[in-house]
Amino acid sequence: MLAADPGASISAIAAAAGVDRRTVYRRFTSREDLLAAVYAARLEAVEHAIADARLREAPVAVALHRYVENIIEVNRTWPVDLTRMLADPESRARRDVAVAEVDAFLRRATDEGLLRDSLPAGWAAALLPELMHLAARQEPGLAAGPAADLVVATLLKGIGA
Amino acid sequence: MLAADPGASISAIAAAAGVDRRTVYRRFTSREDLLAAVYAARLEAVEHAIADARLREAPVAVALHRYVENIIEVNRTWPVDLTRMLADPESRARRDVAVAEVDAFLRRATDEGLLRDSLPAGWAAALLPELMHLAARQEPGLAAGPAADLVVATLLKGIGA
DNA sequence: GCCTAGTGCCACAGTCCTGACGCGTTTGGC
DNA sequence: GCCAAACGCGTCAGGACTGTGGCACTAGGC
Repeated sequence: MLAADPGASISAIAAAAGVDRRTVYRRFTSREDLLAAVYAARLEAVEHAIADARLREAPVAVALHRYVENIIEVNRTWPVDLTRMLADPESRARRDVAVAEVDAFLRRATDEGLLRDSLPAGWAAALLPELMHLAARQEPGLAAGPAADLVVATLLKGIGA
Repeated sequence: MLAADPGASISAIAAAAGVDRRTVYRRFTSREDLLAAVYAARLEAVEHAIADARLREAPVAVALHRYVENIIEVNRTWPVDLTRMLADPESRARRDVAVAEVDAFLRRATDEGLLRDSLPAGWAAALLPELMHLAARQEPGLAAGPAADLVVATLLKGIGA
């Protein structure tokens, strides 16, 4: 019962879920409530993905692959965009923490020589999520492991011959 | 007077353009008419970008850089997503021609050794537009030339050290 | 079978958006 | 200054969506 499109009507969401619109309103008091629940679920999944990847402790390449694999799974389960969630301050704070954690990891990856240090500010941090979303969307049949292989290879080595 | 968001209200679009809503309706008979005009302008710009890049004739690396540079400019001028345009059959046909032209170019780039031939089907064709959109969005102050440098480098060599 | 929880369906009021009308005002060319 | 084109503003009717009330029906446990 997912709404990848925040602009979709409650009717459309209900129909997609095979339930009546009234049923949706029994579960969620408003559209805002529904979206908040979806975003909260995604945020929680992202937090688990980050913790599981041990971004601060595991070897950089290992942590990167595990994180990418985890997030591809999250993207497939919760195909919504967290940057569009600007609801309550608590959720925003949690999202900011997650973002900062990934930023710190990318800095670590740069410091330890995995990523180039000549990139424009924020390029890596913007590129990685795009690649993970692309893999989730473009390769729906590919398991998360091989999909992560593809993303990591594309990220680190590009697709040039 | 652009609407990056197809769901934006005509009021919002008019306000962003600094005109009255009634003025928008004097220029476009309907929301559909307005969107069609925006998409048509983008499509035409994309077609020019492709023609200017000489995807079939110029050396592959030259054509690629020129194409990327051109499309980044287009993305900045017309930040709309052509895949969401499903209007009249004629526009769809033109869009399909443009897509096919870029696909053929990517195959040429692979055949001539610029791109790896071990990629999943469609990965390069999906990745390149994402990178160009990302550069247009993430690096608004970077000129199209250097932005194209960044995209081409990221595409071919990744961001690994 | 009884009972409770959950469901689907219908309808309503309110809000926002769309497309359009009408009119006074503004702008620019001659 | 005159005139036509364009503008802004207020308003209207209709449609889509939201949130909600009410009721009959369904499903599952006992």
